[in-house]
Amino acid sequence: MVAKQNTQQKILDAAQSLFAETGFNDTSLRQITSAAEVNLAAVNYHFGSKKELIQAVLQRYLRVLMARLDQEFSRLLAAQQPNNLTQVLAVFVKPLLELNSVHHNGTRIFLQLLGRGYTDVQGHLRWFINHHYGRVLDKFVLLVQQSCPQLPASELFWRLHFSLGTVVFTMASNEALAEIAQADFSEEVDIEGVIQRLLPYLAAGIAAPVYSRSNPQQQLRSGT
Amino acid sequence: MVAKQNTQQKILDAAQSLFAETGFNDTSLRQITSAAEVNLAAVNYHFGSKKELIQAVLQRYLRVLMARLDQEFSRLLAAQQPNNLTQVLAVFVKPLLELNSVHHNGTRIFLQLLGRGYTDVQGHLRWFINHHYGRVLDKFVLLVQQSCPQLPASELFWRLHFSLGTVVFTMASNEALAEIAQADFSEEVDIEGVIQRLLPYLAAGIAAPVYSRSNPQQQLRSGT
DNA sequence: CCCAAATTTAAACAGGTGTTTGAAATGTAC
DNA sequence: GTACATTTCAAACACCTGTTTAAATTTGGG
Repeated sequence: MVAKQNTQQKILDAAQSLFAETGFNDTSLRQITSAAEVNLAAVNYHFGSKKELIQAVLQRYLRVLMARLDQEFSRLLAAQQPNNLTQVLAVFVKPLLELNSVHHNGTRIFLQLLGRGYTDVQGHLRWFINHHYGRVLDKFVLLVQQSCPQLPASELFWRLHFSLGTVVFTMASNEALAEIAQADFSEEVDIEGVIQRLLPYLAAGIAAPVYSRSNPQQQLRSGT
Repeated sequence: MVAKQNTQQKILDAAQSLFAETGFNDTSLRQITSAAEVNLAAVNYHFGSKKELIQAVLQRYLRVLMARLDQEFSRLLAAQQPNNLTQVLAVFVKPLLELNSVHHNGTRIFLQLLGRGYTDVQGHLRWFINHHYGRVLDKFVLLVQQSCPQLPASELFWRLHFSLGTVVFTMASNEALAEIAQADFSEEVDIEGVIQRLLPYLAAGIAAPVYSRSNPQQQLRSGT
């Protein structure tokens, strides 16, 4: 009656790495099952379809990450005065790094998967996350709003998506970037290092002064 | 002797839109040729292979963009004193918008293609651009370096790639973001508007204060 | 031990992919 | 108008995709 955990686990483990490296659409079930050393039909038997396998791979991380983020967000929302932006962003670090307890290199793999999901199968992951975890993310938006009260809502919307893009792209091309950094600056880069480099960049970008045509001081077009 | 321009043009026009919307790998030659109303074999006859078609689609824009950027970069490099970062970044605006003369909606299409190229076929486009236009881009890096002399080279490397990620991801998900912005803020968004919103974000991110463990004022981890 | 449920397996399925082929059609120069 | 090169076309190629099937195997409870 009890399902044999081993095969499902082997599939999930093999799938997540291949998905992270090659993308969802460009990874075939045959690659996955042969890496996992299980029969081709096992994916459809245990998960139903490739689509459901992708969801299972993501859910394994999203479930624990979102629960932890929810805690942190609620904690910060309970504070008397608004938290500063850097504090709000830094709240992601621990929950993300704790994904390493879900699986070896879990943080890196999850972030790469996130990158793949937002770019590969346009819209699906965005919808999925918003549908399942929208309530959690709303808390985050509220926190950022409190820490940047001068920022119009529409400007905040765009800047948060810019930030999502920064993270997601960086993680999707993580390997390439790490290789170049190593070659050009003999700099060993782990996922934690990248996150620490990302935070100041994101915080400054989100809190940047708002462009205004009536303020020539921050005019953006090159002078005529 | 002279090749019939019309078929090649029809293929390029149909291909660029489909590539931008669906990605390179997820767009089939049959979709392209039937949208272009030409025979399936025409792609291989005129371009050799799908890979070469992708390159041709990109090159149509890259050639004119890079030539224009090269001009602008050289102009700024000739200045006596270092240009400020916002001026350096703003230099992209005009050349990008001029891509609309290559093709209707050329700017949007090119930027979406760029997004696809950097995420779909991992590494290929990055290599291609560096190989063909590395000299031009080096000028840009030099300009940024001059405008942010306090920034270590390795930090600059990461932040420029963060910025690339911001742009590329924003453009790849351009349609989705524009739809949401319209729905939530009844805000009509064109490509120029997005670019104008991007610049302050990028400028602030690139010039952000460098994180340092010995400077507790900008400590990033949430307190224990 | 035995039987039924759960799992694994090899094989085939229908459909899609990029590419190649050789004949038909078109265009071009003399 | 004939001869030649260029371009189009339908058909087939070999291969890969996710999924299904039905038989073989393994598993666990009575």
